[in-house]
Amino acid sequence: MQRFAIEKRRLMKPIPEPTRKRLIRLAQLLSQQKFKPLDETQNELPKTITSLRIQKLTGWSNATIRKDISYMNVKCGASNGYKIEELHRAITTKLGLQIDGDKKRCCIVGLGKIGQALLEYAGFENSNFELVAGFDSNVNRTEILTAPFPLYTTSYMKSVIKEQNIEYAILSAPEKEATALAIKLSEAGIKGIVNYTNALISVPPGIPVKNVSIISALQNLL
Amino acid sequence: MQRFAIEKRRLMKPIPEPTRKRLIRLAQLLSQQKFKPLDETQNELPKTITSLRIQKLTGWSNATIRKDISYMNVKCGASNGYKIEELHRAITTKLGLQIDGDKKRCCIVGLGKIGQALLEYAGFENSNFELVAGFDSNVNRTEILTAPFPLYTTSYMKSVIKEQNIEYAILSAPEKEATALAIKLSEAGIKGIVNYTNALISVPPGIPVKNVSIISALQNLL
DNA sequence: TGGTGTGAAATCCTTCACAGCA
DNA sequence: TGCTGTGAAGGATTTCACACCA
Repeated sequence: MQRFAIEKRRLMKPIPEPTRKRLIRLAQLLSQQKFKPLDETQNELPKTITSLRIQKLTGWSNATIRKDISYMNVKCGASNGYKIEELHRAITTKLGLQIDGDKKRCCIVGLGKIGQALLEYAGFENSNFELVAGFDSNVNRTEILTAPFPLYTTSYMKSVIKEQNIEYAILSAPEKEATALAIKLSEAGIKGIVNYTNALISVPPGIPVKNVSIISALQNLL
Repeated sequence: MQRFAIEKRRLMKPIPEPTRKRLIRLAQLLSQQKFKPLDETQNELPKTITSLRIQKLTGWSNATIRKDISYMNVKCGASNGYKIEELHRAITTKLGLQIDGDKKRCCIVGLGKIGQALLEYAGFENSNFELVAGFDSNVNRTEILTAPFPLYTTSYMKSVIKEQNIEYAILSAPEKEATALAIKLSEAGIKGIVNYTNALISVPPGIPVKNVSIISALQNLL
């Protein structure tokens, strides 16, 4: 009774943002770990991993790591560390990162140099996202460029996003157009934007934006 | 006496990480603001900006914004908001983001699709960084590609980085090579890495890494 | 013994609330 | 009056410390 209530409360407790971010990267690390022997002398793939080893690989403190993992409520057996497979699966399912199952539909907005490079980016294969459309204000580009999915001029953006249930956008347009396009995207009902431009874009509250321009990334290193 | 000690303590107090990140983006916003009229009906460029307007543009609470700015110890006159020019200059100098003066020297490691797109990225012009070298393990690429700076094979990486005082690296190599290259970079004395690959790279503690792969950016939006 | 799981303490960050200034 | 600047309160996250388990 009492026990159940406590258990439930713990399950309900939302995962803190910093913890979520670390878990996402941890999942990435675990999937790499499956293919990498512990050291050169040893060819066996490790089946388990300890919080201390994760600390060594990531720099996060082992206490933080254990607490993070505790949110997944998996009991991965003490003293031998966590079972890699099991932990990986627990994180990906809890956080909705499964590679199989429904992929989140994304579009690229802006097909300049960087946008073009992303058109063929192979990394999507092993992810829970897929590219389904590209947009550019320049008709030449949308006609000349080829991609495994259709390209449209930006005037079609709103309708295509709505009709095709596109949820996320990657913004790689020129800085001057960035905010205007971001607003258009938000009006189309997009759920989040990855901003490759160096512009600070203003969108209605509630739509998350991740800024990943080189320059801001470099500045954050300083 | 007493006053001075307190003042000094406040000056010494280090800027919190979240505050630094916001200030960096705020600087970006301010430089945009210089070129953008407040609204369409008005052609005058605004000379000042209030914390409330910044809140509207960024989504950060005005209290947070004021506290952030307080770390810059500029007194920008009450009641009319902050003087844009002055605030912008204060942030860029305090945080070492000045466009003039010595630029931080950067290199690109990995000249695939994305690396190539970055070779000609114009955004560096208005930043405190400059690209001075590119590396790839493939000799064909380093020979065929053209860039405004020299391209080398990765075997020269260590020596070139040391001799040319390169401080930051942009890693855009294939995932499998990512960690090995990152370690090489750290051995060469690099001060920070912007990681465009989806791999989680492990570097010695003390070398900051910013992960900006599309996939991890998208995952963080979920 | 070597590791996890977790309340409690400590630290860090944000928000509140209001004095003070133009 | 409208807005800044800032101690103090409140909230969130990290770290500590130790019971517990294989």
